[in-house]
Amino acid sequence: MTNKELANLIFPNITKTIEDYEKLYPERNLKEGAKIVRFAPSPTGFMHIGNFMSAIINYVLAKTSGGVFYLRNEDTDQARTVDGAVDFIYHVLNYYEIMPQEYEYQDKIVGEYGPYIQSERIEIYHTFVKYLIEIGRAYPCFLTKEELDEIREYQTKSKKRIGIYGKYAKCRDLSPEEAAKRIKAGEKFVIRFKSMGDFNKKFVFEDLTQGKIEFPENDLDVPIMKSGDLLPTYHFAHLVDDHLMRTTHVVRGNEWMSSVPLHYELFKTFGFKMPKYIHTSLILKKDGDTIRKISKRKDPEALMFYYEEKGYPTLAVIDAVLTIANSNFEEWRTNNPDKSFYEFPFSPKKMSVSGALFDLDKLDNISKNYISKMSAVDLYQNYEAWALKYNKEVYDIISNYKEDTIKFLNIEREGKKPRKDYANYAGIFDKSWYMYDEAWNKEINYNFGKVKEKEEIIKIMEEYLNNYYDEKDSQDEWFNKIKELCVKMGYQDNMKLYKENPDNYKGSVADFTTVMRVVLTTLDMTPNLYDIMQILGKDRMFKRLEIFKEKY
RNA sequence: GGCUCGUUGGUGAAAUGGUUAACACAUUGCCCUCUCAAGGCAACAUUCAUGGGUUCAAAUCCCAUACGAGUCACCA
Repeated sequence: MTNKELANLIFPNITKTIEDYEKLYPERNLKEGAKIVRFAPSPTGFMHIGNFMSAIINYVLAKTSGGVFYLRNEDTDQARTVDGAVDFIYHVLNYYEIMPQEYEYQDKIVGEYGPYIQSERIEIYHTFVKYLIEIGRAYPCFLTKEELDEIREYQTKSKKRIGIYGKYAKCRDLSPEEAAKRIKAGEKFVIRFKSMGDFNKKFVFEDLTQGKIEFPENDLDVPIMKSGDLLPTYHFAHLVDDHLMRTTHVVRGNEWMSSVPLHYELFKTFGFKMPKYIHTSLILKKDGDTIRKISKRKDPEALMFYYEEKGYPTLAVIDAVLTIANSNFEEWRTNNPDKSFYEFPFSPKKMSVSGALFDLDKLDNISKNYISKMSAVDLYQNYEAWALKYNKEVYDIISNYKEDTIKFLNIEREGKKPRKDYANYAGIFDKSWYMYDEAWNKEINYNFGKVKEKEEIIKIMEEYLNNYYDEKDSQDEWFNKIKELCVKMGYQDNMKLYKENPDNYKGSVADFTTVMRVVLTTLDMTPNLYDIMQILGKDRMFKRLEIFKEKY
């Protein structure tokens, strides 16, 4: 019996050849330097910040080079597939507006190189496996789980290298007859790659982020096709798909680095050109004193839900991720504040080699800047859209007071030095609740400062509201009147003079306005009081005074 | 244990043999100021994991040690 006959026994229904597929998926006709990249998540968990970083890098790479960005669903591990994971991936890509040009979703295939779901490509993989068996570079292996465990245990104990190689590859030299006999007897088997590598020989591999790295050759006979569902393993699917889809650059996590010798031998065996590799560093997390890989379970910010629920602007999240991904992004961003992130000339060489800690403070800072640059109307719309989805209570209130909310958001905005007090939409209401009458139906804590006496406060408020406040006043007129009244009541209107002799006065003009601020908002820190008064109007100010009288 | 990579301030990092180790975030202080925010100005690594070596000169090159990370599945 020949290898060819064995291959036919295992894959009786495979009639196509590799050449057929080469013709079906020809080289893409793109301009010089165009990068063909892919986002290839496996739906075994919900998309996290590491996946997202990879997607962003791919998107930028394709965009800046005039290439192609496609999505491939790597669902070869059927047992661990998580419901909703795929939907969430598409949701995130849509939400951040980084959709790939080619993909397959809900029975819709976009692109000429599909199917883009690995479980639908099984015939293609089998064609390639079959060829490998025919030329004697792959073989069925009948080792059971128990036998495998035994081998590993022995290797560990005797401090040998772990894996199936050399004498441990017991089925490697089985004759086709013997193999066929056991298959016909119904024995379970996987297909293993027959490695010709020599662990004592080295080869040099060039990674685009890490530079030249010397590896020992691969000599492990790894499984390329699983028993049971007959799906390929990652390594084999990578070879077949990235070749047929004509990928030029593979962006993947650093955990794949150590598989490079295997992939190198696989590509060499078929005579395929290897894509270039960009191995990205892991995103880490500081947990007490130890630094570890960011964890989906322990760190809420690891999952992409987090940023959406908190209401971070999408572009802020993207910038924060690129800041980690590429060390010169920040500088580029300061020099090009108005450019789109995808115009950034991403450089794999500038990627951090060791893992970066994801810094939520930095995200907040970036996000505050983004939000500060939005117009009040834009900010309101984003805020409202967020609230509609994530906080119905807030939504009901702000949509009821749309005009007032926009006015409030507009305080000290749209100037050269806008306020930067919101890092995300979820934080806005906490800093503006007092503008809404409905929100006053809770326990009220007045944060008065120097002046605390109820009588004095009422006196100030009544005098001011009845005889001084005029909605038509400009801010200067408004402030002059406040100064006038505060002097009349025994306060000092000049901060410098006050600081020289604080004991000569009841307080300063700052203490004086604090009284008004706290009665109107309960807080001692708010944006410009003048604007707040303008928005509230006299009637509501009186109303707040009544509440004060009752509750303080 | 084998293989591979890494180790610059609280964080992200620049500097790729040559003056006082960029910059950003965070923190702290001061100024401005009706509070806050913003803004302005300062402070913050006597030192680049440790020890050797090469050199007139090293965070940068070499070696060793320590520590950390990844990987060694019919998981991706």
